Formats: sequence, structure tokens, C-alpha cells
Amino acid sequence: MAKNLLIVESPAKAKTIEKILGSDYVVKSCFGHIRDLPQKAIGVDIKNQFQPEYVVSPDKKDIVKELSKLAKEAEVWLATDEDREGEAISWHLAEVLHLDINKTKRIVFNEITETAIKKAIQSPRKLDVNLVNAQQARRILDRLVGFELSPVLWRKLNRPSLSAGRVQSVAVRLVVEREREINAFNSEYSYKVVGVFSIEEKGKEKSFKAELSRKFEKKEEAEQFLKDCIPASYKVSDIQVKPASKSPAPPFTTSTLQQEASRKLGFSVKKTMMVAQKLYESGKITYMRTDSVNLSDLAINSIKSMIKERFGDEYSHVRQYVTKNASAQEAHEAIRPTYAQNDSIDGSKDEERLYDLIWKRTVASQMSNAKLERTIAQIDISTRKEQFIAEGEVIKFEGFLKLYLESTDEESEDEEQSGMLPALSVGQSPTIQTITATQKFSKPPGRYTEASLVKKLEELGIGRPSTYAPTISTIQDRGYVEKGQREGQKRDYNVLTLKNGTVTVKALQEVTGSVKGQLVPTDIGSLVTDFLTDQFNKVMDYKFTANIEKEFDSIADGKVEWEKMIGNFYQPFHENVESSINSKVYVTGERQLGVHPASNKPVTARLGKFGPMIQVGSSEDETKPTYAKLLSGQSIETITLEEALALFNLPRLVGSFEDKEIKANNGRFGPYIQHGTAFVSLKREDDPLTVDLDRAIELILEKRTADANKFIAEFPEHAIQILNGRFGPYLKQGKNNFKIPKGKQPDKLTLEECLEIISTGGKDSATTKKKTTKFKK
DNA sequence: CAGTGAGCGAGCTTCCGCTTGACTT
Repeated sequence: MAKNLLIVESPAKAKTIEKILGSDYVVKSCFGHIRDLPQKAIGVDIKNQFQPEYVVSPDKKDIVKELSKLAKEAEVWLATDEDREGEAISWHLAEVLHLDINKTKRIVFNEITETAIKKAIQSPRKLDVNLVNAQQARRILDRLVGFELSPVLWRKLNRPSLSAGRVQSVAVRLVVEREREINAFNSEYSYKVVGVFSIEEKGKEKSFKAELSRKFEKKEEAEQFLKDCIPASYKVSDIQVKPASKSPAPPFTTSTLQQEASRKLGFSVKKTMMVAQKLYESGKITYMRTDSVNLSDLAINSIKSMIKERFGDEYSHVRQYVTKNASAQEAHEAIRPTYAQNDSIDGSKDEERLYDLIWKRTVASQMSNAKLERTIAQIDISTRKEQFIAEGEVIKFEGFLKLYLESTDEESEDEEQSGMLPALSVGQSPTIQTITATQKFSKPPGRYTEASLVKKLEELGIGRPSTYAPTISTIQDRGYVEKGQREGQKRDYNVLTLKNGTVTVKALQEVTGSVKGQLVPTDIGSLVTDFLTDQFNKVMDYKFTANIEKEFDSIADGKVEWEKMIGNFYQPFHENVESSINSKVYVTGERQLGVHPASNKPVTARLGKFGPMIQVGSSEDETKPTYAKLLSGQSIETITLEEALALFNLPRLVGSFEDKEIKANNGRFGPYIQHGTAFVSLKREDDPLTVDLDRAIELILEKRTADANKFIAEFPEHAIQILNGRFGPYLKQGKNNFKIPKGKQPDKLTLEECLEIISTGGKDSATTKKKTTKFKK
């Protein structure tokens, strides 16, 4: 039996540390928090100084049992993370394992290296009760806000399972307000003029581009300019050459990894975290939930020697990055490869790609600046006072660019990579080949992507590395925010060209305003945001988290009692909740669209029991009002009277096929076509208002083949079917589904085997089914 | 499975931050 029990949070960490410490130490993991407020009840005694009721989390019972047993016979070292949550985890461990708080050794290290760990063992400290209290205040405040606000929403929007919280509600607010900025944006245009010139260099013709020093607002102005250029000659009037340098981005944190993996690999934040977890568990990278850009000395040294060996001394530049984010707690290192010399790993395609990204980013962060030379040449026009400006950039020394360049969120269509210019000199007269004036529209602010929303939340100090991905999932699961599906719309633009002495005008089309993969608010998301910002503006304030973080810090410093801080917050907050819940106002977002041209009845859009809808007429009229559901992509806030009235064309007769009518409609599960008694869902790109007969028949036939492929085998006498599903083959009996055990071939199952699967696996499947279905209604 | 369009009723939702698997139709 070992004399010492050392407890850390993560099992992968435990393994590594056990190797370092040897046989005197048993190193175990507690898998994060072991105790928390109860899941189903508020668990805070408000009348009694907000005393929390903690329970061992159901999935941690076994862990706690094991740790208790080990703790009885060994000296316990609490080695959880060095931050507020880590301190609290240690305190809960001390409580549950009945350790003497004054005697228990608490140690911390923020890198897993032999020196760091042995040094930590040399200097244990006591539990920091003030820091624990700061965590309790954070926990209790979040619980009070979440569990008091959510019921207000259930009532005001008449919808169960809505939720509100310090983090998620602000995340939704960001998306809602961005959408409104975009809706309010008035796109303006101007004409951007680009000339293509050529010049002789060493007997060869070389061409280069230059942009005019001004843009034109009107087409006529642009046209006049081109005409003026017909007889013109051109002269290089000035050349400036300036050295420039670029430095690498710091190593990855959780947030920057999510952003880069989204931009460069197209990963969702959830996927990034799942793949990173795999890399971490197999020992290939350091911990992936971190807000620190710090690299351990050991890592820096091994990266340095690797760079020198592989690229040469001149490529090495040791940099120690400092975390700028004020809310960072820096309990871990930056995300980096465990062994810098491994420039690739074996794993799934996704693991290999993410590792490659992490490796390059980390190594590049320790490489020299890139040295550039920027050339700006000015070209005069004999017939006009404007000038053409040619810009060129030449890399003199690539430095870190040899490996890696960080991407940006902006679309890169306009970024003409300014390459090398031919050698120009003042006084030269380049010849013009073409000049084009292109109509360019100003762009509204971009919608958030999952990753750019994480970036924004981090800037505001809202949320933590471990919660970014779950928060993004929550706001989508609750139906507040969706990933956009709509393709862009076509827009005309003009291009004027001067070539061979004549000016031509062409109208072209571009696609703009695609929302694919970007976050758009739903009607419910917008209504919840408006309601909460109106009635609970303090909690919805973008600075709320930053403000209370300061108060948590005061608690951690021992200057403020946590009960007092929570009391000061709760008293006005709760009064607000009470008055809001008692008011008879319901949130429907009702909006008048106008009157029906035929009947003169009012047309309104609002949130109904089953979602956003249009109503024609009022419920007080003698004849009942008529209703129509909004289509996906439409919203109460933006739908027009014309669009609303068009919805009443449903159900719509599309035509007939195989002697049966085909109708298009918008139902409970979205738009569909009905063919006799068969129903087929429309695809995202289809619109029930316009879908034609050919397409409808195509979809019907598609569905028939899909249904045929779905079927593998059946035993009708027992109502058993073996089918192909989303997660592979499965067994179905009546309404229950069963997993087919590994190693069994689904098409060769016998009746006996099927019955066995049902009798053994039956219980589990039935209970899990209940769990998942209860969410839906 | 492809309706419906309120406000009583019965009983259910819900937070944020630490950690991993188990499991999905």
C-alpha cells in the first residue's frame, strides 16, 4: 500500500504524474467536480444566508467510494487545478473524504514536468478557503439566476424547457443584436477602379495591377473617367520602399484553437474539442481546456533545438507569451504538442489535421519574424489628376511564415495578394492594357459563426474554456439560435472596361448574403432576448460578468463575505423576478403587417402555441380567423405582408402522378409533399410555394429507394424488423429499438438471436428511450 | 406523423463549470 494518495482532476494527467512520482505515490483522478447543488431543485437556502446543499453527483459515487477507501490508509495530497474551480474541487474532496482541512496538503503546478511536480511536492500549502468561497458565490449566483429566470420564461412564453442564464442569455443576445444590425444595414456602392499595366523588364513584358486613388460614387463618373483615359499616357511619379515585419501568433488556447480549426479545417467547436480530447488522452498534446498562452521552459527549449536543427539558427526566436485576457486563470499551459520533434502523428484524419495545426502554430510561435519589403509606386495620368497606386510585397526572409499563418474571419475575396512588382523607376511610362471599374457594395457586419461567437464571449470574459463548446450547443438545442441554411441571393453589378481604346459596360451577377453555417437567431431567441433585456437588464448587460468577477475577486482576497455579496445581488434581482412573473403580460412578439386586400381584415404575425404564425382576422370577429405557419428562414420581425399572404396558398396542388394528386404543404415537421397517402419531406433547398411537379416526383422516387434500402430483414410474426438507421443497422420490435451487438451480421440474424437481443438489451433501450423523448414535447 | 393557434386543470422544465465515457435511430 502506498503511503501517499495524490488526487488530480484528469485521469490522463494522473497516469503521467504517477510515472514521475514512483511507487510511494498512488495518483488518482476525481474526474472534475464530485459534488454539486442538486440537479432538480434549487438547493440554496435563501432564508438562511444562502446556505448551499451539496450532493455527490450520481456519476461520481463510485469514484468517491474508491477515493474514500484509499484516503483512509494514506496521506492525501490535493493536486487539483490552480484556479477557483480547482480549489473548490479540493475543498469538496476534503469534506467528502473527511479530511482535516488544516492538515491536508494542497499542491499546485501548471505544467506536468518532473521539476514542476517535485517542486510542488516540496512546498505544499493549506486549502485557500477564501478562494473556495469565491467559487461558491459564483456557483450559487449562477444557480439563482438560472433557476429563477427560466421559470419566468416558461410562463411568459408558455413554453416549457426554455432557459436563461448568465452566459447563455448574453450569447443569444449577441446573435440577436448582430442580426438586427444586418437588417438595418443599408448597402451602398461605389466603383473601384483597377488598371492593369505592363512594362518591359530585361526584354520581357511584365504586367502588374494598380488601384486608383479614389472610388466613384456614380456609374457616369466612372464611365467619364475611363473615357478620359483613352488618350492618356502614364508616368511613374514616385516609388517608396519600406521594410516591414510580421510576427507569429501566440500558441493556442481553447478559444483560438476553436477559431482556427473552424477557419482552416471547417470544424464545429464541439468537433474541435472532441478531436483534441482524443489527442490529449493519447498523450500527443497538452491539456486542451486552457486560457493560457504560456509554454513551459522545457517545451520552449525543446522547440528551440528542434527549430535550429531542422530550419537553422536564424529561424529560432525564443518568445515567452503573456496572456492578455483579464479573466484568464492560467491553471494550465497553452495547447501544444507534448513532443515538439513529432511533426505528425498516427491517428484518424481529423486527429492528424488538428495535430498538424497545433504543431505548426506552436513551433511557429518560437520562430523569427518574417521580414518583408513593401513597395508603393504612384502612377500619374496625363488627362486626370487622380493617380494609380501599385503595391507590392516581397518576402525577404520568411521566418515563421515557412510553417504557419493565422487566418482571419473576413472573407478574402478582396484581398488581392499583393505579390511582387516588376522593378519600376521614377519617370518610366508603363503602357495600359485594361482598366476596369467594378461596382462594389458595402458589406453589413458579418454574422457570428460558432467560433467567432466564442471569441467574442472570451473578449467579454463570459464563460470558460470548458464551457464554450457546451454553451454554443445549448443555445442551439434550446432553439434560440440556428445555423443558417439559406444560400445567398443574386445581385446585379456593373463592370466598366476600357480596352483597346473602347469602353464597354456589362451587367454581371454575384451571390451575396449567404447565411450558410452562420448563426441566426430564431423568433423565440429574439423574443426571449427582448424580454430579458427589457426586464432584467442588469443580468443581460455585456459587462455583468466582468463586474461580478471583481466581486468574486474581493471574496477570494478575503475582503468581502460571499453571503453578503450574494445578498446584495439577490434582493433586487428577486423583486424583479416577482414583479415580472406576476404581471399579466405575455410575450408573443405580435406585429401588424397590414390589412388583407380582399377582406380588409388585419394581418398579424406572432408567436403562437406551435411556433411563429400569421393570423388574418381577429378572434373577436364573427368568422374565425385563418392561420398559416411561417416557413423556415422567415421571421416575425422581417416578414412582409406579401410574403405572409402567399403562405395562405398552402396546401397547394402541384399536379398528379400515377393517377394520384400531389399536394405541397407546410406541416408540423416542416414542408412536405403528399402523394396519395404517402408523405415526403421537402429538402432545405425546396420551397413548398414554388416546388414543381418534376421535382416532386423526383423526391417521391428518392424516398421509395431510401425506404427499400432501409429494410434488411423481418420476422413479421414477432413484429421484428431489422433496419438501416442513422447510426447503422438496428433491430426494431413494435415501437422499441435495440442495438445489434458487435460481431453479429445484421442480415444473417436468426429469430432466436433477435429474441435474445430483445430480452437482454430490452431494459436499457426502453429506459433510454423515455429519457430522450421527454425532451421533444 | 404531416391537425392545431392560449392564458383553470397536472406536472414537467432550468443554471455554470470541472471531468469522461455511454449511447443515440
